[in-house]
Amino acid sequence: MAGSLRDIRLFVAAYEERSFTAAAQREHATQSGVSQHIRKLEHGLGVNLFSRDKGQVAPTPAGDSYYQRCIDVLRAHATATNTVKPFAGGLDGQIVIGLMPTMTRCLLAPVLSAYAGAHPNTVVRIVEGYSAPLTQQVRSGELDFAIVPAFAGLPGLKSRLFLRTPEVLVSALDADVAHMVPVSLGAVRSLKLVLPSKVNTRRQSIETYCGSNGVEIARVIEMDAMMGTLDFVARSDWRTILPGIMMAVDDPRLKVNPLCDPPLLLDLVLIEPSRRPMSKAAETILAMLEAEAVRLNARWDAPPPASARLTQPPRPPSKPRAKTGHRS
Amino acid sequence: MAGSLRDIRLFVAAYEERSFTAAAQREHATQSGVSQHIRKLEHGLGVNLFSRDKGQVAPTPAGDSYYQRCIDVLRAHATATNTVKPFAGGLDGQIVIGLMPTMTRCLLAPVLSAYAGAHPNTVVRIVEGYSAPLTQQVRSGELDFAIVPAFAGLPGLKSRLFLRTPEVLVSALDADVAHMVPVSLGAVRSLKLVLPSKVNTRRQSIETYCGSNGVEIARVIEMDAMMGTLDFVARSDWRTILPGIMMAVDDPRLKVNPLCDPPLLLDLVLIEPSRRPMSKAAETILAMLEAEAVRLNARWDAPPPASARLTQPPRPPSKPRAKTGHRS
DNA sequence: TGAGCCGCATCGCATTTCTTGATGACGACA
DNA sequence: TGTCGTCATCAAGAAATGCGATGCGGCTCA
Repeated sequence: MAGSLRDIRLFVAAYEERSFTAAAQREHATQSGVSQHIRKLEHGLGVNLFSRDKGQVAPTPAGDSYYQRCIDVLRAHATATNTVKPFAGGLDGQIVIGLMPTMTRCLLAPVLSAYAGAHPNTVVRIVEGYSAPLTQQVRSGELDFAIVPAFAGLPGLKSRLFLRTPEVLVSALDADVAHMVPVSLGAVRSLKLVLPSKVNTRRQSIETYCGSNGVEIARVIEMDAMMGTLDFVARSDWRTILPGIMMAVDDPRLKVNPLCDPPLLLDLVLIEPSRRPMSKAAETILAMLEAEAVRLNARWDAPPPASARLTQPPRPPSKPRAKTGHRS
Repeated sequence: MAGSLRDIRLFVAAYEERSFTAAAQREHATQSGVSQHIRKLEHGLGVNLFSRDKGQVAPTPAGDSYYQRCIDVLRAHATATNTVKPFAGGLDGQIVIGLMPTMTRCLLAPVLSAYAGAHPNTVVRIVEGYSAPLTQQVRSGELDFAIVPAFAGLPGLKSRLFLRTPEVLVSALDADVAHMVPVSLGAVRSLKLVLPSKVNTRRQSIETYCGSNGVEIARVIEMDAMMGTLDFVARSDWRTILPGIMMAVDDPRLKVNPLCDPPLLLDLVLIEPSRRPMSKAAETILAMLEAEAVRLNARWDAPPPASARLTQPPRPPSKPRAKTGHRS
């Protein structure tokens, strides 16, 4: 096929300058080179592009037509080159992360947009799921890493503590507790709880906690749907117990109360395949996830200051308000 | 600047095949070559186009974007290449031809369209003018050749007979002569003639002819405008004398009669600069001009056959007719 | 788990292509 | 007529391209 980009550039220069010599200067080449390139082009196309009469080069009709199209080629090429510029400078590759719904509610969005902005050349894929399938997928290498509740280590997995977050009681707005004030579960009468099913690691901890601390559960509904659980709690007098990191951002429909006497803590661990080191990109987004998690989780570190209630009393009387920032 | 066309082709192949090896086969290259080209491309752009994890190549977001634009580049290039295909095979260059209005009326159009069709890569320029300036321009090399009335040769000009054509009397439709029938000028009473000015070579011949053959010219108007002359003759009882080759195609507004007793002949000569040979393209179009001239001029070779009047009696009564083909 | 396979990266070398400077032909200008 | 400017051509060196061989990592199958 006729015509490298260099040929075309030199031809365009010669066409515009109406002179091989001038074209050579413009393109930092020699007159000889221009002449040869154009001859090659003409030979390849089977058409003369210039008529070289009288010591002047004048484009032939073919040259005129070809020039128009060559402009298109060069513009397309420049466009192509520019297109990738925004991707330069950052990390690249493909990251597949497994997260539980717990993590995706508050943590994911800010981290994802920050990472995608800084490293646009990375393909980030989030797989939402519960601990068992996520663990399996990390083992098989489908996931670069996942964050799951702590569990006894498995062969092929490398794990470490990612975050320790308190479990919190979540109720509808009309519950008779103040938002963010620590509560003792044992003090709640006729406790109706929406809990994850028994396959969920946390269900075990919660039941153990209740048993050890004399908490009496009046009724239980099993639900493994996070969005559904929140919605149901918001519209009923049922409550649920969720990891604090998940409720780090207030939901205007819900009240949240850390458990006390004693607190119930959830350990989330990072798991990755032990056979290979994490990619730079995965390490980077993990660090960002961790930093954001710590930042959000700080809400639960201290007993709620007096300002907590003031900052975000979800609808103190009962009139609806415009939604404002819910950060602590 | 990053990216030769070969780079881009190999990248596109690799992108589409999702495999360097397959791309290499498709582009008749080796896997090694593909790998190197793409590395060069990535280095030049400063961006990774593929992530090479797990023995598979997967395009990065930058690769996706770049691919879209590369398609444009390749299509533009193919378009450019195709654009010049119709120009291939014929002659090229630039031809500048000087012709008198005499020649441009009937002769030029068919030759020009035939030549332009067969040799689209030639720039043909027609300069219309009278013999003196044309001759001058041939001498200076502005014109490749010109066709002018015969004259005494000039230094720097090479000339030869191009065509011998009879002069013909041209009258309006209501003149009392039959179209195409030879007439003797001496037999025309009160002859009112539109003639070219004295700078025109033909004026001399016509006056000599009239003097030698006892033709009495009642009145003369000088006009060097061919189109104007024809229009004026068509709308008046004035007549004119024109070269037969010019009237080889009938004008429905006019009657034409070759001069007889004796005929008046006009010799047209081809002139070209003597210092350099004519270009191939000029020779070609000249040959076509000559062939067409001979063909058209054949109308005057024989006395008008009986069919002549039948073939084209310009408006026998006086009702206007739809314009039809006027060839003899 | 280990052998074999497949895919990409890298290396050194052969080849092609590109580039250059010198030279020649042609026309323009004075 | 000689000088200048332009393009074409040539030969030689420089640069790139392309290729086969080899290495590395992951996958698959026994």
